[in-house]
Amino acid sequence: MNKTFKIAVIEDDENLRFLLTHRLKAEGYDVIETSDGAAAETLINENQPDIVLLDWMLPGKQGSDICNDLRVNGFENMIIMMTAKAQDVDKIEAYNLGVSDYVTKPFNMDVLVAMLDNKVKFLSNSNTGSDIQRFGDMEHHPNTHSLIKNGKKIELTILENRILLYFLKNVNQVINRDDLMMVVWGYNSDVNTRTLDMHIVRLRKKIEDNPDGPKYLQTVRGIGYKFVVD
Amino acid sequence: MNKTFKIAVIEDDENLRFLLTHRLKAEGYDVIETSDGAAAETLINENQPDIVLLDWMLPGKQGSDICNDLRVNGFENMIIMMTAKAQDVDKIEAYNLGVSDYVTKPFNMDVLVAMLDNKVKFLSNSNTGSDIQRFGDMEHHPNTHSLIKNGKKIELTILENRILLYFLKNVNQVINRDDLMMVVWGYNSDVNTRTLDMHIVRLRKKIEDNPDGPKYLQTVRGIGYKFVVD
DNA sequence: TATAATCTTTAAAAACTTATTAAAGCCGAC
DNA sequence: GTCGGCTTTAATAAGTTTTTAAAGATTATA
Repeated sequence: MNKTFKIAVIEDDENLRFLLTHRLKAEGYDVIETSDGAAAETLINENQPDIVLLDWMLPGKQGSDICNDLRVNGFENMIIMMTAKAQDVDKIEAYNLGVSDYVTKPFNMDVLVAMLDNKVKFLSNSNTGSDIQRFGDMEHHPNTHSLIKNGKKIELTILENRILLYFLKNVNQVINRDDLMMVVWGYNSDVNTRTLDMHIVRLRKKIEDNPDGPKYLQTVRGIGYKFVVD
Repeated sequence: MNKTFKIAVIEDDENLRFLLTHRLKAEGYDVIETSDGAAAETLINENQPDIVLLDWMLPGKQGSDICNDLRVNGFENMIIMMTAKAQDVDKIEAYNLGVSDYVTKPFNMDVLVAMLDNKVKFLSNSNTGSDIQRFGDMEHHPNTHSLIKNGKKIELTILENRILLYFLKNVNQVINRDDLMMVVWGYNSDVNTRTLDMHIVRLRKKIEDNPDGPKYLQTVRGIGYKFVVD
């Protein structure tokens, strides 16, 4: 999998925001959201999303103001305006404010997704964004399926990589066996529960100094596992 | 002084092409144009415009074909599709073909100009000079389809050249098999996946000292390949 | 402490992915 | 048309990963 892109959804219509958020998450985007125009700027400045989906008519603060403020504050990523009023003069104003694109409501969700996927493709060349995760004395490089331990590179298989990624996303939390299997094999798989153990064993051999007394990948009997860091 | 941007207008409607050309010239763009779908590709490849305004329904060659061909041949600048039929499914297809944006006819010229001015603003930073790429002890000259290794010239076939170019653009990143095939053969090609292996093998024979233990062109099992430099 | 439930480990089979070879197809230059 | 180089495919080999089964270990608790 490629880098995960972050999208901010700024939309006050609960229904639409829900739809957008869920669909985009399902498409593999990292989504942050707010209905509040005033809160939007903080959210965006703090999270630096790759794309902002911005409703143009918000209660409180106007989309145009938000857009302008963001640009003034040096925000350079993509801002896509969502608007119902598609008068030409508005579009020109929006472009002048630094909007990268607009979509007119109501829009087809499939088209929006195709558009975002497309924009992101052009983005991904210029991105250096590493999502290297560090834990203990190790570095996990999910893109290359590898682990650096004491300066030594250890290759991970696809499943090991996927499992470790999930653990690292949910560090210090007890992870339910079923949830984990769900993440690794998806909805209706009929893989044996023992198979998971197998992968855990192999992962432990790769990451633990003493696989018999795991320091990181601990089992929580009756529930699942817990990835302990610090 | 700012750079002058070059726009190619590919449109068979004499009237509209005239309007576009004159207005864009008046706005300070460098405009090249043709009404002929078949001639469009040559025009674009030779002039490398920053933006292509492409009518989607041309006599002779379809806009979709032109777009696909351009992308496959490594054209990376902006392609804006102009279309009267704005069915959702078409938009999705267009995005998949690598269109950067679309405008629906009839469009307001002021809006188009505002849009182009805006796009150009985001463009102005990036531009490369020579396209000779060096890696390891080699030089890749994509224009002449050749490789200099230890002072010796090695000829590359068109596909080898295209593949290597893509690898060198995405050095040290894991490249998905499908993405690579997409780049090499375009959107809906039905080339066998083994065919790619074949080309990889031959490319390795040309660039690697020891093709069996590749130093540069490494495979990432389950995903694709990675071109490793340094 | 015995028993049941759960987890770990091992080894081997099954499934899958990539590499290689050889042959056929395609296309342009002559 | 024929030749030669490039591309594609098919078949097969080689190498890895994933899964399963079965046995062993551990833990909880009756």
